[in-house]
Amino acid sequence: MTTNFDSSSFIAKYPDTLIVLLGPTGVGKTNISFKLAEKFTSPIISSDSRQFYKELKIGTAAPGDEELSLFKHYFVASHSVFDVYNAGQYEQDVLKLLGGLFLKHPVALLVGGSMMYIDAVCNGMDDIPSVNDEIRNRCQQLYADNGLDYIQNELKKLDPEHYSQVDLQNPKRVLHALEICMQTGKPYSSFRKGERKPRNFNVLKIGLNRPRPELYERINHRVDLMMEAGLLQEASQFYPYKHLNTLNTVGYKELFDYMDGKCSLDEAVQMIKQDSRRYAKRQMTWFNRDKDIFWFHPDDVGGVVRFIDNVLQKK
RNA sequence: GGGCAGUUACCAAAGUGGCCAACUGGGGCUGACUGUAACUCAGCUGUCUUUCGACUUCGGAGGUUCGAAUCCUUCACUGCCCA
Repeated sequence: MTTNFDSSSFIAKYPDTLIVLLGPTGVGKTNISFKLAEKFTSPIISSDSRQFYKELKIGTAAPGDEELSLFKHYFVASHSVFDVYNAGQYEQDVLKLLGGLFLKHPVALLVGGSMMYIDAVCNGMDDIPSVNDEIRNRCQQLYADNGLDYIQNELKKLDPEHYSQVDLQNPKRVLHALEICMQTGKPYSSFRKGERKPRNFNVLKIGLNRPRPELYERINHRVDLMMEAGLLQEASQFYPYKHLNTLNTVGYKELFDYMDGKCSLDEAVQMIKQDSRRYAKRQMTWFNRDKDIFWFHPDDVGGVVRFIDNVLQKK
């Protein structure tokens, strides 16, 4: 892990700054976020794609009522697992929110680990329509009935350009491209500009990470705590809705397997730990590509604060 | 003490004379990912090497053979059964 105190590569162009606090699950973002919120008297915007859901409290390690009352949070328990939501909508919602926040606060905090959602806010996403239920179901059905080969071929017909670029082995990606083609009547690739969208505020990314063994130990321990806090009960309430995408979530899907009799409770708990570790790894793979992140150890709160102070003073 | 079965890479487990550095699964590692993303997908996983390839492996030792994880002898350990 590199801890970089050199802020010279950060160039502030705007009066307002969005501090993005990111890192793998379980690394210790929440704690520091409170310190920063206090220090900069800034509200906290969550960029955790599962803490959005008010029903998923324990399994997503969402901030508790006490913390929520102490610090103004956005996008925590803001939606229901029955809602349909995605990164594109999130981008729009956050930008709108920031427009208002920056009128009162020069600094806002975005805290979380959902990679694509963070990128959506920082870099923007192309203007691609959300898929409606009818098209979604139709495509799902095509895939279920005819298999991967078939939807690959359909995509090839409707969007040869994207066909040559997508990971053809990845049904979700192929399916989504196909959905857009079918819904809009235009090739998916025609929407994909891949351009970074301009923002009228500075983005300062602070990454938190720990040595792998340390992180994994924390993740394992946290899962035990979640179980003690009643995760099984929380999950069991949503067992009838386990097919919902919002419930295809680490900490819940494994317990659904237990409820289905596919494994023992102990095995399910082990799986939650394993899946959490893997998620953390995937997060790091994504974050490692982003060279704009300044990395710190979560214990180094002082270092983070000094670094941010230093950067903000330069403005 | 006697009988039978077994010992394969991190784990499980195929392979029973050449196509075997060794199927497959798990785990692990690495990576991809612009909209269902805590999703989904891919590659690697004996050592050295960018590749070609080279080298060392299938409990230990010895042997048979042009050639052994595979056959023989023996030793060790494990499991089951009979005493």
